[in-house]
Amino acid sequence: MSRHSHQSIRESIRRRLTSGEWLPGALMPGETEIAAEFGCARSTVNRALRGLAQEGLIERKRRAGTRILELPVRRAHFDLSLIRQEVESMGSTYLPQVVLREIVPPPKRIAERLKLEPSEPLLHLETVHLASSHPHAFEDRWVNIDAAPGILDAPLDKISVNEWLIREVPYSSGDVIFAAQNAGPREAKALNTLPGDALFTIDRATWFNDVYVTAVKLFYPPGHELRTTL
Amino acid sequence: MSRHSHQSIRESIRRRLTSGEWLPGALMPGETEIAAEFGCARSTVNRALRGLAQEGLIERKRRAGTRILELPVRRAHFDLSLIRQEVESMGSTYLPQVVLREIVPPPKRIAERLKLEPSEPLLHLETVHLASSHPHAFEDRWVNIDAAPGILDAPLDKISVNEWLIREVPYSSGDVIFAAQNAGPREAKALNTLPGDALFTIDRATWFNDVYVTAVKLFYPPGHELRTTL
DNA sequence: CAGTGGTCTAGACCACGGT
DNA sequence: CCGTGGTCTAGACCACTGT
Repeated sequence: MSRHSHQSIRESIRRRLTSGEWLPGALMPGETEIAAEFGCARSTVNRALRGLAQEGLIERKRRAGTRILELPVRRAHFDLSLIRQEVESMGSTYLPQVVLREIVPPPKRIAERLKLEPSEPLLHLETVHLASSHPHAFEDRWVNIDAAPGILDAPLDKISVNEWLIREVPYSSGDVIFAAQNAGPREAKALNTLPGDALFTIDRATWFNDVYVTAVKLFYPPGHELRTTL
Repeated sequence: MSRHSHQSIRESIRRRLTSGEWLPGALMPGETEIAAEFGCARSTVNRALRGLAQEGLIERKRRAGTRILELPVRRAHFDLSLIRQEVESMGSTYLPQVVLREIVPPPKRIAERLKLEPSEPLLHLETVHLASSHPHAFEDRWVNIDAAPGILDAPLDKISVNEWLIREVPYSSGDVIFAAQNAGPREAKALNTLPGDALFTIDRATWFNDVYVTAVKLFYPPGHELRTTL
């Protein structure tokens, strides 16, 4: 009767959902009622239900009550780790290899993505990320020098641009686009694969306080997988 | 001095992190101390900090205190919606078109993924998801009939297999793999594109109470993007 | 306008895990 | 051991929104 944790209540309620005791689309009892049933404080029930709502199983509205969702939302999530960590967690040795470094005005596509003037020169870097000497990913990056001044002096042969940026300009925001793309001659050469091969790509723009810092596109060789659990 | 919400406190602390007032790797003051500073209850601070921990900015341990993470973890998340919803949200008309339906023993690859005996026959479905008559995705699906008996009688020309399964076998677990793959002749024909084109793929296995229900691979035509925000 | 969830509080006990 | 976060409680007020 007594020791009821918000977790145990959450699981209890989840069971009622999965077992069909409470049906999709229906309204659940109010927090007060559930609290009385479990013999605990309302705030404990509140926390349990907040969790289930965040999971996408139920929907809560003031006055309207808590409703079981018709179609539970499946929310996939995963950590975007550093490529260095990605490589090292496979037990390989990481080495970023800068194959191009120039300061030039960006192509229109990049300028638009970073919402910058096309005329402003940016730092352009192409990097091959090696895992024990094998190409693990190819990176095409543009950096807004004004937003990260120290970048020009960074030891980019030892630490990747990304890691440097994260350390120096942490807590930025960003958007991410996953897609597939046929390898062009440039990517194929960098990844030691063939033009036309299907590459997995991650395209990312990052800003900090409304100032765009960097745009980066990562190309992964055929066979690369991004895994997660629901 | 008074009205302090857990959200406002969360933002205040986030600002201290981004502004460098509290440095990566350092230990933050305890909850009691922060509560005193803001003049609010400890539980309010607790909730704020719990949120920041979930975001991946800080790390909390009993006795050890709350530490600012060296490398903030960027966590991407997005909802895996139904293809029907995906299509309809673009303003197109959705139509699932079943192009193959058979009950056969699965290839080894599928049997392994579903942890089933290769000899057991499964329902195999190939579906082209049309968005206003244009192919939006191609789906290759295997269903464990034992785990979803009613599937054989479902009106799959009107409702997609996925939607049927979600309605009948809700709240299952699953894993997801994103990747890229060159189109084979079969996918190319279904998607009205060319063999060799880079396709974005989502490979998913789903189970319910340790029983594998379905394995599905979705192929998206060139240009398809999966977007999210950090 | 009334009922539901959202939130805050002050206080208490506990579990973990560094020292 | 003992300080820190983790959690629960009982009660209160509030904000939103369906009727």
